[in-house]
Amino acid sequence: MTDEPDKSKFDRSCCPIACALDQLGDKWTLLIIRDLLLGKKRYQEFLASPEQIATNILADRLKKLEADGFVVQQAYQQNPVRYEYKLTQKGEDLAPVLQALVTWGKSHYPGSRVFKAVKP
Amino acid sequence: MTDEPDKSKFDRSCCPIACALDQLGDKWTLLIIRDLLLGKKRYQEFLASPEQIATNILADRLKKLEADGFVVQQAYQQNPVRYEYKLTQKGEDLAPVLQALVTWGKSHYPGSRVFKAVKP
DNA sequence: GTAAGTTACTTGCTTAATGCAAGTTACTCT
DNA sequence: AGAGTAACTTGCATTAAGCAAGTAACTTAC
Repeated sequence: MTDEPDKSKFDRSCCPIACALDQLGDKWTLLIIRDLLLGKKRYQEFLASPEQIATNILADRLKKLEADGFVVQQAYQQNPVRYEYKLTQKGEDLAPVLQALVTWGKSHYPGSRVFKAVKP
Repeated sequence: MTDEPDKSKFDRSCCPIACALDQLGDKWTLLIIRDLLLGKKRYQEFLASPEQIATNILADRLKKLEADGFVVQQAYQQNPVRYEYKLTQKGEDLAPVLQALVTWGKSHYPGSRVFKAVKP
């Protein structure tokens, strides 16, 4: 019952790459962050992305992204409460990582191309 | 029986991030590439990394990395044949992605730090 | 020259994550 | 009133990850 922070320091090692992959290392999380960086905010917008994420996985990832401090929820209506998701600074700071991935991906997967940002 | 390339175009979408994550989107693959960029070449060197990858997963990932063109094997002895692994250009081109992840990780996981490159 | 060690794996089994389809709640719009 | 929409949840099958142990073919130490 001490007041130690619940995070158990480093999951696998103190390497910043390992720390990052503990939270981002799967097939979906970075795609959701991509969508958020492109301006998407709502559940249906994420579902509409061409990669066809399953609804249970999307719900699970949004929960984890919030728990890990990448996004915050903001209610945009009551009864029932509905939330929009927006990136925190931690999440937005991933933009250079995604940008590097795009640069790499475009040169190694000819024909691939990025999507347009959604209108606000 | 046409001579179409065996790769089925794009796994999930034509987004370069999605293409990248189809091959790199897990907890281990980028850590092995990190090790290779740091100069590691052999099975035991990868196993010695502090994240403690399981032997079956390491063997599986090395196979996939070769199949996907990130690394090539080079025999360094016969009887039995033993291989070293080295990055292809495709693999080395991931350095900026890893660098961006390191920059992000160091600022968001205080106390994390990169390992030294191994001596050749 | 035998026994212990090293290297690069493979195999078997358990647990966790992913994927698919359908169901639910609380509205709004026609 | 009935259909539609948004944001999920639940159940179940498939796939991947994790753990421990085993194997083949040497090499080195005694």
